[in-house]
Amino acid sequence: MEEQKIIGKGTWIDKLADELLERERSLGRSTDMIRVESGLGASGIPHIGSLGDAVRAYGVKLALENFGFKSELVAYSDDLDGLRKIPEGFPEWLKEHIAKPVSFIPDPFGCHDSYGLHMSSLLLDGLDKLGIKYKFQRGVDTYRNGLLKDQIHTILTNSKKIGEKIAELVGQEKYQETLPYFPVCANCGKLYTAIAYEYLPDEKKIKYKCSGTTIGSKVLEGCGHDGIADITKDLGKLAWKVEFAARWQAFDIRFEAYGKDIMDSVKVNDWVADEILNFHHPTHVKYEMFLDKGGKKISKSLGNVVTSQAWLRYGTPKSILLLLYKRITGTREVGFDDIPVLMDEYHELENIYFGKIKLDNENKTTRTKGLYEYVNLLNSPKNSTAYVNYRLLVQLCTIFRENRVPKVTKKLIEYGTIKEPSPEIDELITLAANYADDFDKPTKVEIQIDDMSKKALAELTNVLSVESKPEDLQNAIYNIAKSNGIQPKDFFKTLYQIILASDRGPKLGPFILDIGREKATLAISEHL
RNA sequence: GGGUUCGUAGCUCAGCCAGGUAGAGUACCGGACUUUUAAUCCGGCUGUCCGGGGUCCGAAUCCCCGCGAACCCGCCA
Repeated sequence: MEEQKIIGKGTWIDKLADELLERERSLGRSTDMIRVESGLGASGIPHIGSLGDAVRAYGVKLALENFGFKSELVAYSDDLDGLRKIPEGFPEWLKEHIAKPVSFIPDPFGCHDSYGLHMSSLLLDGLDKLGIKYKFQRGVDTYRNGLLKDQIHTILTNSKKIGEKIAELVGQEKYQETLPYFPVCANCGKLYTAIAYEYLPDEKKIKYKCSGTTIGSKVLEGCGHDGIADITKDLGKLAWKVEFAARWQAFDIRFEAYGKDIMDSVKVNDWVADEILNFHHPTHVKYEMFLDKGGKKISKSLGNVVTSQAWLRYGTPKSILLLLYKRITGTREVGFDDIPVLMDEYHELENIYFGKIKLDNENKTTRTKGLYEYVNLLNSPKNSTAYVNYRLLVQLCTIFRENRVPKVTKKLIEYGTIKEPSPEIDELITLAANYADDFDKPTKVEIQIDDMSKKALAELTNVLSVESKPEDLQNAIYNIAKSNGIQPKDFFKTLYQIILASDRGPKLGPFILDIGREKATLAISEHL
């Protein structure tokens, strides 16, 4: 086999960008500006997987720029989407807003203009923190300003053909009867309940009746209103099966990634773009959904989601970027417990990038360095930064609960892990401390202390009132146990339970001196 | 019914998407710390890479066929 030619930085992102360019060239399209798109849901709390769509699209943009082309990421918020389900943990009063566009529902958290804006802001905030640059486009503005009016017109005049094709491609038959456009009912403000039944092409108006619909097993009552909507001005929304295509053409989108859950919609939209709108559909890449650790799909409408905001409490932005750029294939079960590994892995990449670690395989070295560069958004630091193994930090943070940063730093210097304090290390300690507090909670044990042990503990507090060497203290604990007729094993266990709320722990002598004799004495006296 | 992913050490998994000596953690065994539990450190063990075929000088990795598991779609967006 001949040598493989390395494309760009050698990652899947480069390969994808290369294929995209190849396709654009063969289609004979202008490559002056290659726009990539990412859709953002606005109906629920955005989980970390929602970021993936935009982050990966941004990666392709970077690769294209690296190849010498102009590129731009459009982040499209689907905030005209109707609320279908109240996310778990959200207030009940949202019930009356079901089926209304999320942009016209008050923000349950009270900090944004609407429900929809709150959700998309969370996502954009995540992107900002990762350093992803994008052009924000709201669905509401898109329709209100008539940006899709030509596409809507073309789609509606071809609705019969489209309806048949949808049935053929994905087996969904409703669009043979219904027009693929949902007006917002002028009377009750609901989407989906107003059924469009006739399009008047000359006036660009659509006739509808708010007769209600069913979503899943839920029946949504319409208000019965008979209305006419102007597709160039009044609010309404194309069905998902055709909306992407309209957007692609209107915004000249050349690339869009998608999750496998919307595979069918993309199939239909590709056809609509190619055959109805006469616009070659964008290059795609399909990715697997992120699953939570139980293996079920992370639902945007469920509470307790792995959000980027929560992730950043424990991990750096780069750990998220690494998660998303590492690979695109494969089902990923993702959870907060992936953070320590990703943190360490990023540091390993850094060492390879700066030549501190050598790999035997040249291709692999190139690809690994490339991955490092993408995680740094093709703007890699000039020097490597100080780092300490994340697990070690977590462990130290469970031991020191107060004054953590200086105490942990001191220990690290004692261990010879670092030479001096630094802002990077401080930051790492803070992250690991959050992790330790939230996930490494010692399990609460019921402490049973008999009278014999109490006497021994009292003796120990006396010993603790004067200074001693670590090994002397260790011996003292041992001797106190023996002289009171207690198995040293049991006595140590009791002490761990009192001090650490755990059955086991580090060597007690040095440990007690680390946390301070006073503190240990205090903890013991509480049980006397 | 359609589609996708996964199957690697006892266990949890990485490596696969651009083929080049089969890896980590944990568990286990031995040693050190002459004082327990534990931690830590050092050393060691562990494999039908699900099965079968193909391509290749070379396959855990790419292709095809099976088997098993999971997920998505078959409402809507």
